[in-house]
Amino acid sequence: MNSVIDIRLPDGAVKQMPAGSTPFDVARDISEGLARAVVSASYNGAIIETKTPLTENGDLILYTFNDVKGKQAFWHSSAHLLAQALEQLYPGIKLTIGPAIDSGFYYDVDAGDHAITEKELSDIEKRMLELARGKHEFHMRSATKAEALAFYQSVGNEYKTELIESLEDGTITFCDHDDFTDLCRGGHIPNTGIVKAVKLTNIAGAYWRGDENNKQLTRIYGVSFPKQKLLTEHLELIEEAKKRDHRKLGAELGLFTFSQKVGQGLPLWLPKGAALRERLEQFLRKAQTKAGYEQVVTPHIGQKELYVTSGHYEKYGADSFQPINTPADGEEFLLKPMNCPHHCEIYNASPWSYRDLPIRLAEFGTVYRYEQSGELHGLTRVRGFTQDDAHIFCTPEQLNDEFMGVIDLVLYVFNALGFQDFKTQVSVRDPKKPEKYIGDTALWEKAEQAIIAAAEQKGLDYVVETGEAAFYGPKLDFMVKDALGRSWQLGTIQVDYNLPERFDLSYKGNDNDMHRPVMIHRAPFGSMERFVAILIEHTGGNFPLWLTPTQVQLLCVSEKHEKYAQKVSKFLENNEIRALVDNRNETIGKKIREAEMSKVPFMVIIGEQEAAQQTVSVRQHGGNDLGAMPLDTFATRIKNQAAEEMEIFTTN
RNA sequence: GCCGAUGUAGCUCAGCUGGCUAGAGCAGCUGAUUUGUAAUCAGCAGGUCGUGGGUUCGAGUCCCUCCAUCGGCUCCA
Repeated sequence: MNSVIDIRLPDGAVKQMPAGSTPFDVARDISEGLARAVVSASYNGAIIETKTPLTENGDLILYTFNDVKGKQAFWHSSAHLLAQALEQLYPGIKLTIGPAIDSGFYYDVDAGDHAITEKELSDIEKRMLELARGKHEFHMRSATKAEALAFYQSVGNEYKTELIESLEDGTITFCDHDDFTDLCRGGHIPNTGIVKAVKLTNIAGAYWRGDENNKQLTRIYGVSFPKQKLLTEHLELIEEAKKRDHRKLGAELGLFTFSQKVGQGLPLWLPKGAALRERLEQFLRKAQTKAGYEQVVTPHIGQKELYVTSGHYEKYGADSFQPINTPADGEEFLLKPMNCPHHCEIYNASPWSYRDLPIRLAEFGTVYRYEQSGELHGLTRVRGFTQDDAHIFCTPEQLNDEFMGVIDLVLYVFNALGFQDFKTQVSVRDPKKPEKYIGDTALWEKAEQAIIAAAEQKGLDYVVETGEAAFYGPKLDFMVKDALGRSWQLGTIQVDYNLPERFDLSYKGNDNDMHRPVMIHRAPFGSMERFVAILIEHTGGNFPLWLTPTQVQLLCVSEKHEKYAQKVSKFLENNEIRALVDNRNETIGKKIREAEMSKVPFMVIIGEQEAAQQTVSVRQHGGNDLGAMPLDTFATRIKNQAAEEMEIFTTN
């Protein structure tokens, strides 16, 4: 073994250090400041502790709390502190797993008969901070499988023994700090003392191993920081994000509402929301017409038999809205949970030649799904919603081009509405659970390959998620986060070889034989409801000018100026600008305040001067005073701005 | 569906350990005012305290049921 090793840093610099030096030593060699800040490290790609001795040449990356990997180590270590505090405060509690997550950490515990409530969280926090102040170091220690099992059997923790059973002997490690020990893969901060601020955010039920047939454990979520100030900032950020919550803004801006009488998960669109939604539909309809889609319309119900054929009845029948009966004997209808079966029957209404394909049938189709009550969430998860649905029926040879065309359409929609920050996900079946899916394995393989190939070709930065496929086929999903960082599926594109089989779809090929078309299900928005929800959260209610309900609010200085205001209003209306007149007997200050709060992009002050000079004084949302200008100058300005925003998608 | 929490006027909230006719601001209505870039003034009206039961001399306050909402879990065609 060399006595001196070469340690290469990310910037390419190579440090020669005595063998056995630790990442911490390297950090100190660079600067004292870095040594204080370093919380984790990786060597040759593997996460190690900051005091793991380095014995051979390699690439070292040092992480501080500012790095994602640093935060992981920090929060993972904080989970150990949480577990330690819980063991002390609730003797006999059984620990299960406690990982770091994107925004903190959690620990799942079996608390026995005691239900831990939110009131107790502050006591747990206090204990964690007390323990942190002890500046206990984390020590990794290897154990044999037998030792590990024996340890957890002696304390009667069946969860940990179950975990250990699935591990290879020789790979099992524990981590000790203070009087606490836990089964652990590693990746800790140097000592508990750098955890200066802790907030346990909430408490929830979580099934052991994510399976609802298992026992429900208590999950405690938390977040921690090396400085109190960072925690304060973090909490302020969350408060800010809550102001963008679409449920709050939707009510404030008069877009939609819910009624207990109508039923949970059944949104009621108010005039402003309906108009906004209508504009989104027009926008997409236009793009789709250009892309060769044809609109169809189908009813909200269908015979039960239709869904027996499609396979949906068998899959979801028991957990859905139940069949609607009629006065006739044995007649049963279902509220449609999706539009594909109807579209298949439209396809089946005519014979097709390969020359006719692809056929692209689009519909803003309203569907109803009996989502679990605990799962409903504003407009993002509802029981009645409208999909911007379409089904493409094409030959197998056309599949790739069609799929790419749909990706283009989705990207274009996202781009037009400013969704730059999205993730793509290829959702494939879980081969271990064949009972969840219908159809031939070979066809599934084919469909999954087709999607991955298209994603590759389009250069999408996708992840593959196993077990996330629809029951009839794999999909490419476009995921976007809401204000609080929760991920939602918006756009989706699905390849389906199964429904064509079930509905016996066919076309005549150039060989004069009948062939099976391939089907693509796709929805760029996903649903109007969810899309509008996410759009609200992303814009904070400040919609693009072309989309916003009221573009201009005309504010009369006094009732004397109403006549001129009406004239202006008429002029704007003739220019297809959406304007409202506020002629109430209120002060101009109050009218401005209210227009500001309702997030109208342009306010126009109409008073003595404007009426005399036939001008308008324009104020933008946010307070920017554009001064007086002739009426047509203003109208042109609005039209240009709206057109500029539209430009993005007309020149696509 | 499961775990935890919440539910007082249209909205935001007050109402201590159970004790007279449940309060405030904003919104609404009426009147005064006719206003120049984020809240003019005054008056009025508005709640069987989510629902149904129970404990008590007495319940917004304590207990139970159900409903809805919030944060998670599971699910998501």
